[in-house]
Amino acid sequence: MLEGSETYSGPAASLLVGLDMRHIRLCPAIAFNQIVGGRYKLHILCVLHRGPHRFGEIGRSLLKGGLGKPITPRILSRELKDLEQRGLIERKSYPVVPRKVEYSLAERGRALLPILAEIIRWGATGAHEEILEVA
Amino acid sequence: MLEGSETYSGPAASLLVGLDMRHIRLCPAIAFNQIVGGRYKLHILCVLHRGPHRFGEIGRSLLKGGLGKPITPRILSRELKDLEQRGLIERKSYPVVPRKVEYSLAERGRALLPILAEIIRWGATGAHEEILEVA
DNA sequence: CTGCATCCTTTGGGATACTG
DNA sequence: CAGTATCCCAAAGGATGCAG
Repeated sequence: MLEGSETYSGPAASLLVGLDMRHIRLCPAIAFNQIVGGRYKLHILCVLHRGPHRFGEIGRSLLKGGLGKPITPRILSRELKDLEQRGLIERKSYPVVPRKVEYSLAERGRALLPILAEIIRWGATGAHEEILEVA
Repeated sequence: MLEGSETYSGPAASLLVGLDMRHIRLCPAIAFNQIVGGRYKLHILCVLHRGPHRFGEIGRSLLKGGLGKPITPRILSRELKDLEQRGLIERKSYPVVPRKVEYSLAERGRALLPILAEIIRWGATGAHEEILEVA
């Protein structure tokens, strides 16, 4: 947040010339991290972009392309709840037994897909794996 | 990482059809978070994309569009070192007094600019500020 | 000016067990 | 199946002070 009520003309402003960002006060890059930061959220959106998934399915899907360890139910539950509260995904519960709950991308979540696509394109060269090797 | 030596055909695969990702083992979205995750790294790249900046300048620039609090030297130093080790930025030290050190985007860092641009475009609608209000 | 050292607080994430 | 409850650990980040 800025002191006073200036609008955002900061670091990101010149990246896309001709874009009207006079009403923006917060750097989108920071917001992006706050919204989909952490180990799983972005990956979850990745999974859901292919269609609705159930709780357990998401958990198993996170294993593929992930870092080896399965997400625990507690964390997955927390992440999903957070994404839902922010309106990025939708939760639909079916009154059957055994229980069935489906998660899917909401409009706000779909708005992130172009970013995701750009990340994937970046990863297609293998750049991300080289960079991580440094650690 | 996957068990065995399968290649990555996971969640992200369908986002960009026609892209050869058979050699990729790790979901780029996860790597992206590991590389530029945290409160500052993405914002730092934002700043540097406009040209070389000095240590102190970066610190001050992070204030604009940031979340109010200034970054402490210790953290800034750590972030810069990490970005440099991974080859995303370059450090150039001038032997003058008082000291002068300039940081700039390296090739690997510039490869991230399309992603950044997409994030900014997403932010231009104000979506990120609405979503963050939920908190 | 550009950092490093020390110490401390907060947050994120994992283990395990249990419930409707 | 879809979560919750408890407890715990590790990592991220902040405050303050000092140094080349």
